[in-house]
Amino acid sequence: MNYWLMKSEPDVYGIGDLKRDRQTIWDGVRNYQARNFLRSMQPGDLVFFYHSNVVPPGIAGLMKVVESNIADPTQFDFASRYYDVKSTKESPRWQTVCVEFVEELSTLVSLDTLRSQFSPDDLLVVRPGNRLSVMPINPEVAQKILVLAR
DNA sequence: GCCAACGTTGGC
DNA sequence: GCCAACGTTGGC
Repeated sequence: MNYWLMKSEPDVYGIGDLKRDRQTIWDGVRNYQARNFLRSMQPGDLVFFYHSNVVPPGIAGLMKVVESNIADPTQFDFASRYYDVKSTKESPRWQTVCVEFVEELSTLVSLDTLRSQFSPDDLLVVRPGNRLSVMPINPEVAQKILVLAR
C-alpha cells in the first residue's frame, strides 16, 4: 500500500463534504506531475486530505482510493472550467481516482506542526512555495503523521 | 491583499 | 529550443 497527500480548498470541497458524500471522483487536476501521481495510485492506498488556502492549513482527514485510472469526466464537459478541447474519449489526457471517506481528524495536523516535525526532503508539502496538489508520502513519514493525528 | 514560486504560453 | 510574460497556487 502507498501513501499520498491531496490538497483541496475546504471552501470548494472539504473533508466535511467527503464525509457527507462518502465517495467522490477527485476531478479537476490539470498539472502533469500531479496527474502522473494520480495514475500510479492503486485501490487501497491511503490519502491524507489537506485543506489549503485556509487558516490554518493542514491535514484534516483520511481517505482511501477505491478505484484508479478513471478518466476525469470534467475534461469532456464544455461547461466545466476543466474542459480540455484537446482531450478525446479515445485517449483521455487526464486520469484521476475515486476516493472514499475514512476519517475526519478531531484535530487538524497543521502545516506548522508538519514543519516542526519534518524537513522539506521528507515531506514535499512543507517545502516553501510548493504548489503541487497531489504528492507521494513515504511510509515512514505517513506512520508518523498518523501518530500526530491521534 | 501581497507576493514568492513555478508551470504554461507564445514570440522569435 | 529559448526565455520573457503571464497566470495560478497558496501561505501569510
